[in-house]
Amino acid sequence: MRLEASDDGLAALSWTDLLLPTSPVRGTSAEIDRARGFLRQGAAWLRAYFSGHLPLPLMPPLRPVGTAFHKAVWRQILAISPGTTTTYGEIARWLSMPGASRAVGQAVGANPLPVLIPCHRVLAAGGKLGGYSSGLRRKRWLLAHEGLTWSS
DNA sequence: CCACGGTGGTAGA
DNA sequence: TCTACCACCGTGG
Repeated sequence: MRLEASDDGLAALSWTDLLLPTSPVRGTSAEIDRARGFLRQGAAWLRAYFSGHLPLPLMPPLRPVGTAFHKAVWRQILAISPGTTTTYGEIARWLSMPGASRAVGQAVGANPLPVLIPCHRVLAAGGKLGGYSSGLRRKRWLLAHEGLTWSS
């Protein structure tokens, strides 16, 4: 996987088989140092997550870029209590926008920080799997890694 | 405007 | 269970 950061925090995580073009490193050396620190923390967090060791290290600040609606949805995803799942419709209701489950799906799909913003814990109604932008096999893997189940 | 989704709910086989 | 159909709503063109 590849992590991207600014001096504000982590901005994006991509899978190596879905690589996007790399953007050049720029900024003052102090800014670059800060960003590097976040990358180190992010990498440490991911190592712990994937090896299943608890407790996880503190997560560096996350600064995904998106619209206000996107950020509201991502915030709700971060609020999912560990070991549980939720649904697109439920997030829509949390936002007091009960008919917006489909728009929520779009926002979830636009999550630039998969795994760290655990959008794999968002299932379709009835506990069914739903979709996953970076491949359903990954969603299934991540859910199983966390001991979570879904219905078929 | 318009078309598109990681939806959800209903109806019928 | 599965398919068909439609309301829903933020985004990007």
